[in-house]
Amino acid sequence: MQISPQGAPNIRQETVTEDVSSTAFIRKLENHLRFTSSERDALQRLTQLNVRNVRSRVTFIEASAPASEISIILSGWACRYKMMPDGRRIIVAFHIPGDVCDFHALLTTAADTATEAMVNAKVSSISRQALGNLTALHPRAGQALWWESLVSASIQREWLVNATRRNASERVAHLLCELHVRQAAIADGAEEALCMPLTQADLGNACGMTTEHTNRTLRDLQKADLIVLDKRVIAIKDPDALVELSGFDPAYLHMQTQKVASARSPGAIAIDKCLNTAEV
Amino acid sequence: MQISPQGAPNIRQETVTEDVSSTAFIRKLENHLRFTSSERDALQRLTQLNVRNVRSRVTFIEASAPASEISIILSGWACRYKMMPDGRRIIVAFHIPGDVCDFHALLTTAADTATEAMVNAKVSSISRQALGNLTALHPRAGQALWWESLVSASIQREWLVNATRRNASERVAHLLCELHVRQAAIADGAEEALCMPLTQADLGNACGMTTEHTNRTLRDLQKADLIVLDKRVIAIKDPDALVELSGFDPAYLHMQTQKVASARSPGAIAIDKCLNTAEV
DNA sequence: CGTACTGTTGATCAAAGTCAATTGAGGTGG
DNA sequence: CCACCTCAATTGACTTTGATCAACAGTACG
Repeated sequence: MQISPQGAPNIRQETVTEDVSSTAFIRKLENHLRFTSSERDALQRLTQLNVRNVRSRVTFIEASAPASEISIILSGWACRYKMMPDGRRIIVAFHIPGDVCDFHALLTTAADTATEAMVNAKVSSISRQALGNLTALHPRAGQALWWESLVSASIQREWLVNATRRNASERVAHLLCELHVRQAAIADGAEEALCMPLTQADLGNACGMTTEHTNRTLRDLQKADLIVLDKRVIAIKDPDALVELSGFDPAYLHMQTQKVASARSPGAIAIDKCLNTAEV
Repeated sequence: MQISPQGAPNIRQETVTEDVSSTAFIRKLENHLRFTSSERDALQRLTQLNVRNVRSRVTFIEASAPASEISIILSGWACRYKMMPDGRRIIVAFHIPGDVCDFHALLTTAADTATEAMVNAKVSSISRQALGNLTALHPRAGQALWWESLVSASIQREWLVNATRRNASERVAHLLCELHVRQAAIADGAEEALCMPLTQADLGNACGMTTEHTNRTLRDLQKADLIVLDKRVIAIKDPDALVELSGFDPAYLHMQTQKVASARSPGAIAIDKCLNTAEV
């Protein structure tokens, strides 16, 4: 599972110096407050200090690793997972560009989750030290980070509801709605941002379902004309119907209302492996 | 569900001035760092500024309420829940003395969960304003609070795993283990602290199970000699076997190791309604 | 052109939900 | 002190959702 992809077994990640964008990250934080330009600059600089490329399906944050830094997804997708004693893997979160994927690293105790890139990704790391300097100088930035961690927790709660109280179709539909909205909130018009690199296995795992049943459920949703399956792409055909079916209410995402609204705009979204062949 | 108990339909809560203890709260925060006595004093004072009694089964934090303060349980138990559109209630967290039960109040957006007292409880409220003053004066106290919110999130993740990947017996056993350890960590020898006021319905709800199946599962655990059911009391008979059965690993609670160890000590714990008749 | 995922399909089965009563304890009021 | 009420716990019969097991097909990539 955490096997390096073919071709570069030894080079699991490499530091990059080229230009990368941390706008998604700052945009997400600005859900909670508006930064001054100096605050924004400080965040921008901090997120570009230490950026690395991570190859698809590589676990770049180990559960047992002594954590001394937090990581932010700059591009690509990642999933956070827990391992069961019997080796089963449970996805507890998806992380898209702009997401901080290991707030728990701020705790002094050992991490209980690992994080894997789902496609080739760019990840920025900020040391606890650097973070301390930032919050000392820009307390509001620290506060925004805390808030962001609270939003993560809120999403986690909704996932519990999703997996325990909704049936298979509702679960999948709800997760698609969530990803749709989160995705739209960080998109800046670029179609790349609207690409969701999810396998059916990942999708099902996150919903607490087997791959087989996920597949059948997706077929049902297609039969009902809510989505379209084509090769390895899942396209949302009827967003409103998905919202209706799953009882999706974006309040738990704690976004500014206009960002939520923008996700309601028509237009299909593809969930596929398009990013797998992206540059790295 | 959120009906006031018989006898005092109009007096849902009252402010108390008598002496209350915030040691559990401070003890929990000291899982992460050791406070100076001035920090401890500040926290102590802050948690005693605004204390109220909440009657059993009263929702004291509404989901829609404009949140301007966070609440800390001083005594008694509470549960955080979400409502489904169809009126079903889903418990997403249990809160015991020392727990902050609504970190999300720090967000400027609307809350997505409500909190109900499961027995008569004492709750301290700290305004966002007062909290700001505290963290400005004592940054380490603010940091400890952030950490505490990260621990909450970690517990939330484990609940997702619990509800989706373990069978009924394992789920119940795992939750009993968690509550056992959390309870032991704040207990200071008083037997009152070792009393868990949980109905079978609550227990099942938190595990994503029906009341009926929870009841049958508890019978099974009793048949296997892991617990003892007596009237409305669930007593843990074999803690080690419960840990073994459920695959419980306390790492996700992010506690100091000696606190976890103390919970391994023998001695049955009662889960009953003993606190329902407590003073209020 | 083989190797390895990812996706697809079918048959079977079991865990847990649903529906429907009933019991028992504790508190209330007369 | 007793009839009564309510809530929590129990129990049984039946149903259903989704897991399990077992192949197999399509794609991608070296």
